[in-house]
Amino acid sequence: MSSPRALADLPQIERRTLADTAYDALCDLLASGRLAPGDKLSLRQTAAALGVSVMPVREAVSRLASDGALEVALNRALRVPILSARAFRELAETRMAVEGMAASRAAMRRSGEELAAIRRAEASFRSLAETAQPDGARAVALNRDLHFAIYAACGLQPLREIIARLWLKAGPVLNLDLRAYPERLRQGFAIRRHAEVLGAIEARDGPAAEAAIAADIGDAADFILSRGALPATAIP
Amino acid sequence: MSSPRALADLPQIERRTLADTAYDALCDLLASGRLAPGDKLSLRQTAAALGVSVMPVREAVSRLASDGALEVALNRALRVPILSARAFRELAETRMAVEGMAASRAAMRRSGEELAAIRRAEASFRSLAETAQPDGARAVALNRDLHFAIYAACGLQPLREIIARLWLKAGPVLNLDLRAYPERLRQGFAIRRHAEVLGAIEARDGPAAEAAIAADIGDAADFILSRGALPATAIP
DNA sequence: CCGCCCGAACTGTGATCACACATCACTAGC
DNA sequence: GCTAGTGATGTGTGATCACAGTTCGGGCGG
Repeated sequence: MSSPRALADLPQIERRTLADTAYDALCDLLASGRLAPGDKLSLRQTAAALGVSVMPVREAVSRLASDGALEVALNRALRVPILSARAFRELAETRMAVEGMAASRAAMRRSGEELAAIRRAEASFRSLAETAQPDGARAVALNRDLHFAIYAACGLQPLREIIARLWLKAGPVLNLDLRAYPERLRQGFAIRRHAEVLGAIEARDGPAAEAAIAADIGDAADFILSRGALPATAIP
Repeated sequence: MSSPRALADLPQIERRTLADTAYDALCDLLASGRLAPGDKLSLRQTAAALGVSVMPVREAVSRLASDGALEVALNRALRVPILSARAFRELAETRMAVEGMAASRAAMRRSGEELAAIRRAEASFRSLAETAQPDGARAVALNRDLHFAIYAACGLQPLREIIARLWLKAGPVLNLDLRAYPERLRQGFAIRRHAEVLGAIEARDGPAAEAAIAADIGDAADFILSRGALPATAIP
């Protein structure tokens, strides 16, 4: 059973279903804040936009609905959930707990390469945030890159998946805001927290990393909540 | 625009799609351990078993696959994932961290009714586990009831959803074991941990509750791992 | 001029069909 | 006797159609 050596060099053909691609596309829209809370979607419209039939979109949407990143109202309308202030607070608290734990583990067990990747991500975000007119979309993406560079070092893949799901739920309300008002970055809250996290990870100080990440999340959540744009009660 | 008062007393008609029902049915099979790791499913067969078309089953399966509770192999075969020892360990560690945190919060903020519910669930499990020939299926169900009675008191709904997903992934390997060898209960490990948790929650001692839940999870995981039935590397 | 009603357009849901692919049993060939 | 090719069967995936329910706007009646 010998085969030509050239066969071993062939790259594996990537096998992705259209539903997977549609899921990724919608995830990207949600995570980047290009879909705002309350935005309505239509299976047929998004299918047309993606150039496929409704079937793959149905599957993608049903997954996202299962994640709580989309919701199908009783009206059979499909929309990005409008979190109540209470739900948003619970989500933020959960993120502080879960992501804080991931950061703590990352600080204690990060490798040299992982630390280097975190350093690069932090520097990229900082250099952008310090410009006079930060680009909101890029800020969102770089902030995401930094956080996930940290969580990548936590050593627990299930934990990373959980965090990714939490970001899908929080993404629209958080990132829509950051996208719309990138000048808030100039206040320097995020930069300070990120520096604290980086320092803690360099020093392998788990509790400090946990506190800094929790503070980063808490700062942003408090800002959103203080603006009072979130409804007190859930919209039916 | 007045309406007879009797209308207000009508219970809302529950609007569930067939896909939701199919999802719940499959969840139940997974959580109770009636589906074992490696078991293969077929859309058409399960659809026939549920008396519906393949469409609702497709949606349910795609959600479960997104949760990692099922997987579609490259062969286009649908099966319950066979966790590698490493993946199982990471899952158990994640559960210890997440569920421990939930138990800690539950201990500190539980209400009187929540404590009563936890007491009842603990008593039910204990009385079953102390019988000479414990019923495996009932043990699985009561253990689940107890854990979720605790997590219900944590005050964070997103956290409860996360835990439910983790149980879907761990359910088949854990509960298949408990179902098959219920006499292990007689060793009393679970009973002891549960008593510790209950005591900690009564005393509003968060750290103790966290430690007891983590130990409960760790005990079971160590037992499974020590048996060595899990493959060292993932099956493709 | 305001309120109500009805119909057209659109929504998600479910069923059914078509297709490419994987698997297995089997046979022909070396 | 063993391997490689070949067909039948069953798989998930995707497209298309049918339908109940909703939404929204135009027009009738007040």
